Amino acid sequence: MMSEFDLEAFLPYRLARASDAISAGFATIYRERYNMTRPEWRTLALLGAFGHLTATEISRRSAMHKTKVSRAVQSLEERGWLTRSADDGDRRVEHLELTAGGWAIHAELTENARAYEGDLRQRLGADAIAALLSGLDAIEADRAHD
Amino acid sequence: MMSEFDLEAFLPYRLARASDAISAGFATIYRERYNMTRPEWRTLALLGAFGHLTATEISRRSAMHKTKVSRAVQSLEERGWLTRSADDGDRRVEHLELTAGGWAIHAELTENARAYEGDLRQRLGADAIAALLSGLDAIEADRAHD
DNA sequence: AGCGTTCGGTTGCATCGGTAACGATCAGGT
DNA sequence: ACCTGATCGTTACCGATGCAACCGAACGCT
Repeated sequence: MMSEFDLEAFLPYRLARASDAISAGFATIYRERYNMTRPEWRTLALLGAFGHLTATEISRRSAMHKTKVSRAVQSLEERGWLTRSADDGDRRVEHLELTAGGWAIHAELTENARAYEGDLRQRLGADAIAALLSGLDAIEADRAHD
Repeated sequence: MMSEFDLEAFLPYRLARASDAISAGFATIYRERYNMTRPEWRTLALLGAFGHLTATEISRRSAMHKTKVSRAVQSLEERGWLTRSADDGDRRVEHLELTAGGWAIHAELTENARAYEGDLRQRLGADAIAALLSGLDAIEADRAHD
């Protein structure tokens, strides 16, 4: 006997496969060209966008587990791409900032990211992108007020 | 200096976060109630949908790496939820099928999956779901003819 | 001040997952 | 039949990751 349940239509499954497919192309860039992992790329990008953040802020904004952030920060620091500085008043907190070298990598990667997204828009079509974005908006809105 | 690149708007990033959020709820079910991993759930679901498949077919259909499939099959077999049978003519191939026990778990999980998806539709709204699905269609279509 | 709790961040441990190599089998050409 | 290359599936190795425990610091309460 066979079930009528169709995995191919199950939303979590479709989203996961789509996400993997869309992420794979750009992951190749930061992995092969800069030997970076996804947590490292995200950390770099967030620091680039906000100028300076703490590890906790990166964790909250990116939904990455704090150990992931901790290890990504450590790795980026070892390559000389970010620096830590102490907080006045709360010695538990570390403020993270990109170094000049970090900014250089960031500039190259964001340039690639823009190109990658432009290519996606080209291949999927503006309508499909718009539909996708409105769906993602709904998910994020739901996530926010639960 | 700060960059104008906004990670929060980068499609691969948004998709990955949305996928994680949507998957997390259902993952809790198969993980906590049945101690299953995602590859195991996917394998079970595919076998439920198609009746019998080989490991290679599961790998191709699900985009899971063949080692993931191999380990998931092994685990499901150890629990008595699937059986392997030899192929007539090609002794490399193994045909996989659910056992009665496997079908029972499958029935419970697909029931939960349907409920989960209904709940999602409720919370996100039919319009958002439709938009999301059309975006996913475009990604899969692009994936297909590349 | 003293005590328990919470918080920022790190680390040990066990598990998961991908790469590459492998054994066995099959297919094609000679 | 033989040899080469491709295919199915498994495994060894190693990097990535989550959980829980941990340290030091800050906070709240008395």
